[in-house]
Amino acid sequence: MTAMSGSEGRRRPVTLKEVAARAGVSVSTVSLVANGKKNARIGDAARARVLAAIDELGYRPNALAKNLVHGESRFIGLVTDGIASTPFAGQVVHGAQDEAWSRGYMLLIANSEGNPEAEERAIAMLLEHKVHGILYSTWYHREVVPPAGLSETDTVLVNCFADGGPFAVVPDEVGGGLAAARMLIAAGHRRIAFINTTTESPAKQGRLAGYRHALAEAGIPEDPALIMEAESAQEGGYACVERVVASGATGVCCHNDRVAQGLYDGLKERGLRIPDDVSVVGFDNQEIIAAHLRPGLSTVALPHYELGVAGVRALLDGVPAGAADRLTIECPPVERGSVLTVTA
Amino acid sequence: MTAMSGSEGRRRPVTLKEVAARAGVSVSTVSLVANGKKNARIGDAARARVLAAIDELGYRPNALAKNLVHGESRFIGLVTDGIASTPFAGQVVHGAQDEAWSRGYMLLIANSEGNPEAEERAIAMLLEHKVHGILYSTWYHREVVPPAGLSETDTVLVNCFADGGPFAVVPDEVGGGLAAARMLIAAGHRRIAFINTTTESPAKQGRLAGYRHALAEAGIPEDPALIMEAESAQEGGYACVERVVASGATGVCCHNDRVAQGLYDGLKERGLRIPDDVSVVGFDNQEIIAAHLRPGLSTVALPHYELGVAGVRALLDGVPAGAADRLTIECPPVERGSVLTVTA
DNA sequence: GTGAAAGCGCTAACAC
DNA sequence: GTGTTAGCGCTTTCAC
Repeated sequence: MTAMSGSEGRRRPVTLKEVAARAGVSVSTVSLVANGKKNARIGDAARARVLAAIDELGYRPNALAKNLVHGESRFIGLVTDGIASTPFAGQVVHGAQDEAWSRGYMLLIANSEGNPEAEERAIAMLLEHKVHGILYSTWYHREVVPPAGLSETDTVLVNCFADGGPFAVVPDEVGGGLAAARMLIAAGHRRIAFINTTTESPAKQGRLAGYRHALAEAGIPEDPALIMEAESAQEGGYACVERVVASGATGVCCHNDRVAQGLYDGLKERGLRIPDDVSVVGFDNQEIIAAHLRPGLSTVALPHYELGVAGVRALLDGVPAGAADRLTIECPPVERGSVLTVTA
Repeated sequence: MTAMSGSEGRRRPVTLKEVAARAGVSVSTVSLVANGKKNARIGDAARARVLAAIDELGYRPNALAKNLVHGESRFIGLVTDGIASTPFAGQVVHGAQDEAWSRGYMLLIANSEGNPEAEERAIAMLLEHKVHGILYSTWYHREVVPPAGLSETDTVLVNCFADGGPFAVVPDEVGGGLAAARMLIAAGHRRIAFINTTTESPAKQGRLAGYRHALAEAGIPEDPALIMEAESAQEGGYACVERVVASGATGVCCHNDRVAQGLYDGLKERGLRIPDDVSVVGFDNQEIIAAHLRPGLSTVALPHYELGVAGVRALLDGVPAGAADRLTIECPPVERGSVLTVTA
């Protein structure tokens, strides 16, 4: 009737008291040595007996009881709106988990899958577990209105932000757009198309702003014919081929890797080669796409792992009073083979 | 210095005792009404005052304290070897999280990223938090040797298994291979190639066995020329085009969606159309690939979400004595547009 | 050096 | 109906 088949049957966990009895000392002595308290003066004999008893009994301190005494737990709550929807959320979890872990904290994860009611319940549950703080994260970068419950504990927004709300950690969309365009410009391209998404978002605005900035700094005049919009999926990129070709662009910045993939397909169907005929740059660095297209897609990485890490840091270290209300994390360029260097 | 900028400053949480004082009753009375105990006979007046006090003070029960009293927590530990590596792990987390949640349990996640040492530490930490049990999951289906610590609590293996080890929940690879081949057979194909992976694994063995079974039940003789092996990535599929074409196959079962994607690319480069010239079936149902190839890729889904759910169920409900040591979860076929119905 | 005892927030007898 | 009290496993003064 128990799930584990092999091995010794599990019994009630060994307690401090039992260890004390076994070692013939008091509980406080055991507590002292178990926690390796520096300035605890314990006799060598006693210490040895305690250590032996701990070992023999297989004692595991009860973290719950410890937490109770200290009035606070070593938990960090992570509420996400869609760990399912995307490989991205996993990376945030991963980063947060690594950083929390390295500081002796455990991640308590709660997934609301976007349901506000589930979200409130999740937060309540986290609060009841006396989490040290909560990371509220979204799977794509956007503005949110943070659930009320969050005000009861320290909160950091991850991959989202709220005006006048908690401190936020977000990707640097502008810098990313800049980096993307620069890859093309650095390779000698001057006619660079930009396929943006149709849905309003910090990504849409920011990446375009970055692109414009890159053109400006290179002294390339902007041409409206080069800026287009399409559904931010493979289909969207595919649907843009005609306009891209017509625009005479030699390089294209895509809103994301999926759009780039669609563009690849469309370009290839027209007999155009990448990067020989058209250079393409993506955004997101979605491994499964970018690394495996032929040629590999040069793109800009969304720093999800780093967002998770930075979120935990902000939570644990606090943010200096007077600091900005937002920390932007760099989106680094990733070069693969989809950009051809052209020599004028 | 605190992360949350707006709102009322956070203070020491309100306790039962404070509520009791406020309501002018004893702690037990508060406990009774707070927990909505059915057969607790509480005066209407008292109940009302308590409820009011709880509300006014914003009381949140301390789950840690409750757990301490009950001697057990409502935590389930999930240790995974690679939440980062793949979108898949996220789905297992999601499924486990949903099921745990619906039963009032919280998921404590620990990611070892394959590092055995980190794994042991993670398990120790989970154990110290007195988790109700542990789900030990891997990102691809394989045999494992479960870390020693697991024997101290109930354990369920998810997406992996160990001979004589804990109960395991795994995908039905054979059934999946069967389903994949059947899609082609049902569409009238008789010459069906199978691009397997080169790496030994339950997936390699099982899917091939399923394919063979499907051929057998359809009375189609097996042709060794139709069975090939390739790296289980886009590159592998791409590299197989020649052999596939040479084999005269009208349909191809790929070891996974990535291989199928590579095959798509290679086929298209040779001017062959899918599904008109060649029908293709994948495996995994990796949304980001399968749903967005042109045409959409018919494939077989790896039931990661369900594995997570089933893992939690097995943990919480226990497995009936005498049951098999393993539960296989169905891999359902997902039809898109990559299979052409041929009429003989 | 080591032990006794109080108390963390809560539940569950058991009184009254 | 409601209050008192004894723990749950642990840390931490404070005696000795």
